[in-house]
Amino acid sequence: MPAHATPSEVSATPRRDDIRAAAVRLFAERGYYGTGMRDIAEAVGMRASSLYNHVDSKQTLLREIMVATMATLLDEHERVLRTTDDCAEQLRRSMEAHVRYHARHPLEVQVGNREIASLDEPARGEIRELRRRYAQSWQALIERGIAEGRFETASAQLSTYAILEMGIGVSLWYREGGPLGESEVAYHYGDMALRLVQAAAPRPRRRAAPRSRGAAGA
Amino acid sequence: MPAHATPSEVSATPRRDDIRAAAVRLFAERGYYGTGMRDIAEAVGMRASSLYNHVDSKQTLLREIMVATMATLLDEHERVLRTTDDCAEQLRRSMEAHVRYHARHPLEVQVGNREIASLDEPARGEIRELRRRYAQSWQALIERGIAEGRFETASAQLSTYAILEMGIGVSLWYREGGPLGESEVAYHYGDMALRLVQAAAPRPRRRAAPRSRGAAGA
DNA sequence: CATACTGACGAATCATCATTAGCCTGTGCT
DNA sequence: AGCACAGGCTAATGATGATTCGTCAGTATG
Repeated sequence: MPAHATPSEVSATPRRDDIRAAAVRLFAERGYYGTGMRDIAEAVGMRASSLYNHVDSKQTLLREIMVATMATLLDEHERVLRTTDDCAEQLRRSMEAHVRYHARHPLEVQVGNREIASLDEPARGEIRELRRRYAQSWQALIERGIAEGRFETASAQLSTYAILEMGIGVSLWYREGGPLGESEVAYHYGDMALRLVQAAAPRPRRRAAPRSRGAAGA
Repeated sequence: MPAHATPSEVSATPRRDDIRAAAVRLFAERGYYGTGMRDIAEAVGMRASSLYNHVDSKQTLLREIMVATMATLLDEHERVLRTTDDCAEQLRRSMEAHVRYHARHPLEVQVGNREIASLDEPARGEIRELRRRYAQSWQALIERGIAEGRFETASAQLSTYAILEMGIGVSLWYREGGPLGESEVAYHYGDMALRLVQAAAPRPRRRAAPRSRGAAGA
């Protein structure tokens, strides 16, 4: 560790992690501006001024939370795409991963979705870019499915957004210990994503069958 | 008009409308806290102190914007439910109305979805209650469809949220003059909503047919 | 004309809040 | 022991922002 490292260059410490976690919780609950450094400090059992021994600034805290969220989602998505070549299965697994992340990290994603305007530039632009890349990655997948004749949708973009937004909502309502477990929710959302693009599912006995399955009620 | 009416009790005036519109735009773009009264004032061509001749406070502005949005959505939903008795058609039309509102009033709904934490109590609780009622109204519709054997879904609540959130996203990406017009978008979302609940569509020739259509790829 | 009201302005107020600076204590190292 | 450092505290700083207050000008009314 360099002698003059600033807090933001220091690896995680228990204190920093506590501060980060408290910030996530309070930002999600009260909003960025509705949360003062005094509130965060109190949550970790110290005074506001002492936070600056561990973090650069309130803005840095917010930025790091949001960048970490997007980075994880992007990584997860890339990782999932590599687990199979089948576009429908890729979509299903992508949806499941997306939903699982939202179920496990509801507060982070709520902050990430709601507090973009609270970020100063250039961080705001950076986050927007990361989000654009994430959506574009999904859209490319759906376009591949369309090109392969596996998905049927009027617009890859419309489907992309519908699917992503549908999954984002999980962070708002899912509760561990509720009627549906995380895996069930992920499963249903995977199913629903395929329905939204009217995916022809890969089935062993359907290797040479016509691909079109039609819409519900079609 | 009573001699001692406060601004919030006065009916709309051009000035008040201008202020409201400017607030919607700026709140959506910069966030509630990222928007100062000076910014709103400048947008309508006056000084911040003069705004108080027309509005009670910044909080009142925010509250009114958010209440009006929810009230309209609730009214629209109720109105649509009365246009038909068929649950699938009700769902389709509800979705179309929901999406149309989001397409036409993107900024209002963005503010409504993002700035809940910026509201002081008791307004915050009131808005949450309105949102809960809206979701509950949709869930009741889906439960009716399930009870009638017309919809098939593991959870009415899960489907409700998936559908609502999917539609909310329209406010983020839809642009008038884009590749898809508002009616097309509404149509596709109506379709997708039915697919999400695996609705047995009413078709003249399917009166006696088995209702199950199965999931995509089923 | 005189009066009352509306609404625009500038200046000021007051509260809040992120952050800095200086001090102190405990710990580890030589 | 002495020294350096980390990290906790109090007090203070400086900026920001919502709102109030007083003034003035324009307009309408009797």
